[in-house]
Amino acid sequence: MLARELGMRIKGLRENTGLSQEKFALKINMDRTYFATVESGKRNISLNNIEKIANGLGISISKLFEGIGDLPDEKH
Amino acid sequence: MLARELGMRIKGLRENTGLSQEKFALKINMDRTYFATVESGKRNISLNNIEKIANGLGISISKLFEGIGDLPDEKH
DNA sequence: AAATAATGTTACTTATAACCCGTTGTCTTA
DNA sequence: TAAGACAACGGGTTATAAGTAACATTATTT
Repeated sequence: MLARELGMRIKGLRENTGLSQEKFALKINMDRTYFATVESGKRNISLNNIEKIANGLGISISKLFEGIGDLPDEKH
Repeated sequence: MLARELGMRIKGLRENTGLSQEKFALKINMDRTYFATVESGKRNISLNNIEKIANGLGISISKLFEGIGDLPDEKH
């Protein structure tokens, strides 16, 4: 499932920042428990919140999705 | 606004396929009028529908967002 | 210019994303 | 073993995305 892949990717990137779920969620002005469910892949998240997270991670949406749900032979 | 940029991008890519909004929407099993509002940037679309559209266009989500809402010096 | 195809827009319902509270379990460390 | 930081979960409310119908407008084609 796509949401799960995205969640794992977000989690990895967020962990790289050294911030806890709570600190990160706070930073991007998002509820802690909501963000946790995004990381665990339980959410069909919408564009605005995808943007907030990408911004918080300091990367573009395109980069956030790199390697996620793409075809086997996709170019980058 | 991000939704607007995405809409324009989708519109451009969809036009490249040679399909009308209606044909394309039908192909990806989405209501024509809903898809029209996405193209016009009026929707805060969620992940599942972003995926449907990217699939219909035959590209990854990452590619779909390439050049959208990213920082001036973003790498690709 | 009439007919047909394609797009645009508004307004509405219903499904569900978003948000919020508290609780539980784990791990660390004092 | 107590305390603190962190992560997962449950359940409930509110905001809004998703989906649909009706009609308007703008090309295209004949």
